[in-house]
Amino acid sequence: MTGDTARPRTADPELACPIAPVVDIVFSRWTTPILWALNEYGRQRFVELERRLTTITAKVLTQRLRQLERDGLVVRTYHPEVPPRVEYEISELGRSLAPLFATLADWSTANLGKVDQARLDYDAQARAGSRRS
Amino acid sequence: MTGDTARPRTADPELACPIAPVVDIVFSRWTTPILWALNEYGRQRFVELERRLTTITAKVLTQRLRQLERDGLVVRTYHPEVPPRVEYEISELGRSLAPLFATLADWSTANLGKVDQARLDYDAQARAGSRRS
DNA sequence: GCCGTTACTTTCCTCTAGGTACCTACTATA
DNA sequence: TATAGTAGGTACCTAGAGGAAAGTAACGGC
Repeated sequence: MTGDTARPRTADPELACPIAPVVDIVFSRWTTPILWALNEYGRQRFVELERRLTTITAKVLTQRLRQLERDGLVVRTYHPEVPPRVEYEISELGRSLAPLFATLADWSTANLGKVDQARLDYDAQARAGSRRS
Repeated sequence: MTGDTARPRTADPELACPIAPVVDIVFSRWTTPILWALNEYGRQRFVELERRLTTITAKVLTQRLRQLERDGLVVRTYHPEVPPRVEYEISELGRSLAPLFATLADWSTANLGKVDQARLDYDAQARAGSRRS
C-alpha cells in the first residue's frame, strides 16, 4: 500500500530542462498508447483497453490508469454492479493534449524516415570500421 | 560490444499508437534535457554537458549521446588533439523538434498547475477513505 | 455446489537500466 | 615523479520496473 500512487520520481536530473515535468507526466511508459486509445475510441471498460493494448498486463494497466486518474488526465467511473463495471474516459485536461499529439504525429510522418536513414548510415559507418579500428 | 548502439526496443506494445516510435526516440530518459541543453547553449564539449546535467553519470551521458548521434539528432565532432576534445551540437533534424518542444512548454505553463491540483484532490479523497474501507 | 465474469490485488520472480568504481592514452605542469 | 585533465570503455552490482500467475468479492446461471 505504501507509495502505490506515488510517482517513481526520476530525481531532479531535469533541472536544466523546463519541459521535463511534462515529459514525466505525459510520456512515461504506456501513457501515450492509453491516452491515444481513450481519445480515439472514447469511453471504454478495463478489459477493452487491456485487449486493445495487446501486450500490457492487467497489473501495469491498473497502475498507469491510476496514475493518469491522479494526474487528472483520465476519468474513472465505477459502477458497483454484479460483475463490477468500470469505465475510463479521457478528461478535458487530457483532451487538451490533442494538439501536442498532433504536432508529434506530424513530426513523425515528416522525419521518422530521416531517423531511420541516419541509423542506417551510422551503422554502415560503424561496420566499415571508421570508428576505432 | 554487442548491442551497444542497439535501441532497448520496448517490444511492440505501441501497436495501437502511431506516435509511439517518436516517443521512443525523443522522450526516452535524459534525451530531452540533453537536446534542450544543446539547443539552448549551442555546441558544447562532453564535460560541459556533464556539468550542466548535474546528476547524470559519464557512462549514461555517453550512451545517450551515441544514441542521439545514431538517430541523427546530434552531431559529434572529434578533435584528435593532445587532451582529446569532442564537441556535440544539435543537428538540423534535432532542431526541427523545436516547435514540438515549444508546444510542450506551452502546455506545461498552461496546465501543469491543473495536474498538481488534480493530484492534491485525488490524494485528499484517498485519505478521506472514500475508496475502499 | 461449482463455474464464469470483472476488475482488480498480491505475491513472487526476472531482467535490465543505471550507478560505482576503476581502467585507458596522452600530454602539460608542478 | 607524480598529478591533473579529457573522453570515454569496462566490469560488477543493485534497485526497481514490469511480467506471470494465483487470489478475491460478489453474484447469476447451470
